[in-house]
Amino acid sequence: MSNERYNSRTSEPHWQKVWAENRTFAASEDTSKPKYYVLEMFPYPSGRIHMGHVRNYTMGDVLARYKRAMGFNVLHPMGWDAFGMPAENAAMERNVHPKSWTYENIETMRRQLKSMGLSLDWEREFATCDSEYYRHEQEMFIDFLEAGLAERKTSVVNWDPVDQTVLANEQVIDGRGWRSGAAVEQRELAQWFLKITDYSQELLDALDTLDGWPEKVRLMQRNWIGRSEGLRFRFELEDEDGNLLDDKLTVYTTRHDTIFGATFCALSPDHPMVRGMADQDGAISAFRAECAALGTSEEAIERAEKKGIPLGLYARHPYRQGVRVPVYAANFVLMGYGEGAIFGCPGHDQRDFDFARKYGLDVIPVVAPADADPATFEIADEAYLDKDGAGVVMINSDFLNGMTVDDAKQEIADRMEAAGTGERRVNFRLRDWGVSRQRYWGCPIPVIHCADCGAVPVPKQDLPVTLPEDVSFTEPGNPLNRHPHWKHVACPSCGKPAIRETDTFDTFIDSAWYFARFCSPRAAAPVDADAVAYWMPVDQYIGGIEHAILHLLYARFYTRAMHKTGHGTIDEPFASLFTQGMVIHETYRAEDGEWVEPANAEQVEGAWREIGTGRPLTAGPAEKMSKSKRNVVDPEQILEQYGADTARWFMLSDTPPERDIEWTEGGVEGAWRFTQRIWRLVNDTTQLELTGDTAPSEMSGEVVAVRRATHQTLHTVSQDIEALRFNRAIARIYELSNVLNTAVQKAKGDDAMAWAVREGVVVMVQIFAPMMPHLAEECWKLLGYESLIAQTPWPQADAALLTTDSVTIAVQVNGKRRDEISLPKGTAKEEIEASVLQLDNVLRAVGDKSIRKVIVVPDRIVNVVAG
RNA sequence: GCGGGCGUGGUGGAACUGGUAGACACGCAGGAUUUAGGUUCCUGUGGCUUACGCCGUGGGGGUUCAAGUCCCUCCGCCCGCACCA
Repeated sequence: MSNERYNSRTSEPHWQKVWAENRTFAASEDTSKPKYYVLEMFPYPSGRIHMGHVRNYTMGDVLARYKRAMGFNVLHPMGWDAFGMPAENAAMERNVHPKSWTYENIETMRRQLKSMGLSLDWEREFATCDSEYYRHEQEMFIDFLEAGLAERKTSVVNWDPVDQTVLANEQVIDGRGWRSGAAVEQRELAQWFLKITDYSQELLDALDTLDGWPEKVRLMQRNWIGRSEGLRFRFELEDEDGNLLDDKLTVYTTRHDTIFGATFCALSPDHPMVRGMADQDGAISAFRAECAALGTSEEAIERAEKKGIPLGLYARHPYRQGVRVPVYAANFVLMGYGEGAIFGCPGHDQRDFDFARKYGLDVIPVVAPADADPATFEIADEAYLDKDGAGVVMINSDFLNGMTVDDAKQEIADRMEAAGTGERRVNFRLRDWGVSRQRYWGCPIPVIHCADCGAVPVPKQDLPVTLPEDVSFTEPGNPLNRHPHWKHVACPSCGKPAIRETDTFDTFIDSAWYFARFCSPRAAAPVDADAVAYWMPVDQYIGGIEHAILHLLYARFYTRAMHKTGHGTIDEPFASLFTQGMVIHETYRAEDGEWVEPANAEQVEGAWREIGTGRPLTAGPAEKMSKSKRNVVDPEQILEQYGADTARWFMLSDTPPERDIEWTEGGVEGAWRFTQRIWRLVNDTTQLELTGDTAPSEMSGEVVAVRRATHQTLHTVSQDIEALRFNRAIARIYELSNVLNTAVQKAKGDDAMAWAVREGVVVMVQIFAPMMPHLAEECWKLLGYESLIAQTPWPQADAALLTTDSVTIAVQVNGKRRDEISLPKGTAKEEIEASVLQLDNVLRAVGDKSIRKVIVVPDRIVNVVAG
């Protein structure tokens, strides 16, 4: 008998080697089996894996192993989202090349992931920075260009004058570059855009078909796309003296019902009309500069006062003869939405109200509660908002008076369209996707700029355009731009000297199609049609909620763009999406604000202190693991100390997968103890003497109970894994192991019990195999099997054991539980009632009251109503 | 401001269509084994009460024979978006 502990350190590498040598998880198209594509969001090779990876990949692996056992042909690949800024930062800080830094990180992280025992098809691995990958991105971009899905236009970017680089909004902190600290300028640059807005409506509509997605994510995307129905119309303009001007002012509104409440118009500081006037007028020019300096951070917007500058223009009210309203440039009007110009109705819009109060403009109420007196209804301290229009009517609005808000909108839209001064219009918040980045470590944009021919795509036979490796990061700016010869090439069209595009693609492009590439990672074309047709869409995609909008929306768009250009036939890449929670850990702080590692905190007489120094500490909440808060736990250390199975088991236990899980030492210890308990149980089981393989003919109630527990657990665990309720599955497995632990003590010399215990243990090992695959293989071998459990079909529950012959029925008197009674399943109502009314506890509770009614829910509960 | 989610023991969390609240785990307490243990095993563990029993799913109200679950209302926490006309 083996009393030795289960040793994960020798067992885990052993089985990992066996799986690799057997190519156990290599996938290939097999039309005789249903396919299942499970994918976790691939990692950025930042250096080492973190606990979030452990959680994410464990969940996906459980599903992959389960589906494989269920008879599916499973694709479960892994790769690297390998382009991006951290590599350039490392290059600048540590004088390493982004390429070697990235590939070295990949080496490390691949080794770490392999030590987790994930059932991945490593033969399909690639990194997005492999030219073999990004060459296809370049090819598809050229196809997109031809299909009109890509275009070049100018746009305003955050420019860091010291680092000479474009900054993303989140890299601008209080108007300064995060690295250089220099004041950020707004610059106009010509950039490439992918025309995601061509698909605004489609991307919105298709959300309704994505039943396997969390409602939350669908909602976030809906809001991001931001569809609104409104009216675009034109005001006639006049100057100070009332002379009609040639130019008209086009505005967009969703509240055209409030047109009689209009008391001013406002243009974005970036509106072409304002720009034109700024050239002549220093005050307007200064106002524009002031607005540009204000920044776009949320906080800045929060604090910013509504401000404007009169332009000396007036808009003629379309329906009030002789009335004109002043036109301003105003800081709260965005150029990027609608027409970049609005009419202001202070009575019914808070921003307009604030603006009107500041500049002494009229406030005319035009919508009022139905029961208010139109003559006296006034707007006092804030705008009167009533967006759904219920219970309100139009007032002070001439021909609209008495109408509902909706009817008033219809009326105005009809009149404007009839008069040719406006038209109904659907607007989206979604903007085209700017994909140019002035950076080195990304996919080169395959375009050559020629003075004569313009932007010319690189001919496909010249692809890939690879990154030059002899670059330096000692100076600011894009190394591609200052490389001695890389960008100087001949124009593919006319042959004259031309300049290669030195921008690279946004790395979101890399991740917008990698899932398709996994289907045929070595294909000469971006994708192999048959492979993609077989594997796509991804059946279950798993990743963090932080990608709810950008990555997932880009991937949805890109899949459509690939479809349009002949690189696929589907539109929606992810049939089901699961967003898992973060891994959090407790935090501790000293009085001076310094964070202290949780491992160095101890509690002495109720107070927290730092071990060693004795400094008093304050225990903070559990928060996302981060270096700055010093609460990071390194997975590699955990994997070494406890083994992969323990780490995996812990990650799946106790907390529902969509919620944040708190890392606790105690929890890991508990998981580790369980692996040892299992090992002992399986060892004890192998010591039992079995008379045969077939079920014994005679079985006591106790034995049947063990078998019931086995088959019921099998049944519910299958359902729980299917629904990704791993924490529940694990609770059931604990229950079964407790039953079997008790039963194995009684099984010596009891043939039937021994048989039932062995059956239970075999099933138990099979159902925890997706979670703790190494331990499962080891147990499987110990139980005498020669095959791999990873290739063993999922067991089938015996339906006869899922139902019971007798049931325990709770007995209530007036809704309070007084007793319970065990009866054969399916006992008739009358019979149940008769039995219940004889129970002492019932009689006592009823006392001298009379029984009014007896509610009987067969096989469940009885409620005696007395009073 | 707009949109969404969540409040259950000391802790993480169970509870299918309303039907025995607290499964399972952590922690804690007591006991046993061991040369020692941070090992293993057993027992107990929502609160109040000597007991019978009563009270308990954020607070209040309602529907129902029966409410963690459904409805109304209030409070608290979390997340997303945000000058989008």
